[in-house]
Amino acid sequence: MSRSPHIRLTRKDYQQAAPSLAQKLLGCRLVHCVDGEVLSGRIVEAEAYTDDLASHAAAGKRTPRNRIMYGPPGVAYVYFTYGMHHCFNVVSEDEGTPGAVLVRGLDGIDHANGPARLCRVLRLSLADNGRDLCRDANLWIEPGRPRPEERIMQTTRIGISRATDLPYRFYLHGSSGVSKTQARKV
DNA sequence: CACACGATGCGCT
DNA sequence: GCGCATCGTGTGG
Repeated sequence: MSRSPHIRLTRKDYQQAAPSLAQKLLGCRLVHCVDGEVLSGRIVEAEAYTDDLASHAAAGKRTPRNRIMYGPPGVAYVYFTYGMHHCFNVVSEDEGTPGAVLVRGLDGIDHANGPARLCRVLRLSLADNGRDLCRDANLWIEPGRPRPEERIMQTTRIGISRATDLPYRFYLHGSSGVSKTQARKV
């Protein structure tokens, strides 16, 4: 069983600087149809990665793994880390410019807080790396906005050791899908 | 080819 | 708060 999105984010929506896309994704709905199920949740936490020193594309370096980050916006960049975890990103920026948004938390689906748990719950894996969210039949993001009472917070990124001064993390205050980890507010 | 380590999460202290 | 699981990736020899 899959369903068609009534409307989904388009290439143009993804084609913007990673930090502004990270903020824009808050309140939008990530949908994954797999094994006859529709798994979805509302994005409540996201981080931007550009060519900064904490990014896989640090200093504009190109490697086989990060090539998706240099490709067209709106494509899924999924990577495997710590020998057991997957993380799901959405490519931002113009083609040729590296950038991605790490989706870190969802509301409306249980236990989708934290980028690795999110991937486990939505059954996202390396098999989804490179899928085009603008066209894929089973993976897309539907537009949405924070509710009026949901304040957008901005902090430094979590779980990195470099470029810890950049205010590239955004989340909706009070959402259950947000990491509890303390970060410097901006 | 060898090796150090990570955009994490969990369980124990 | 801390150690550890577990392996792909990048870097250097």
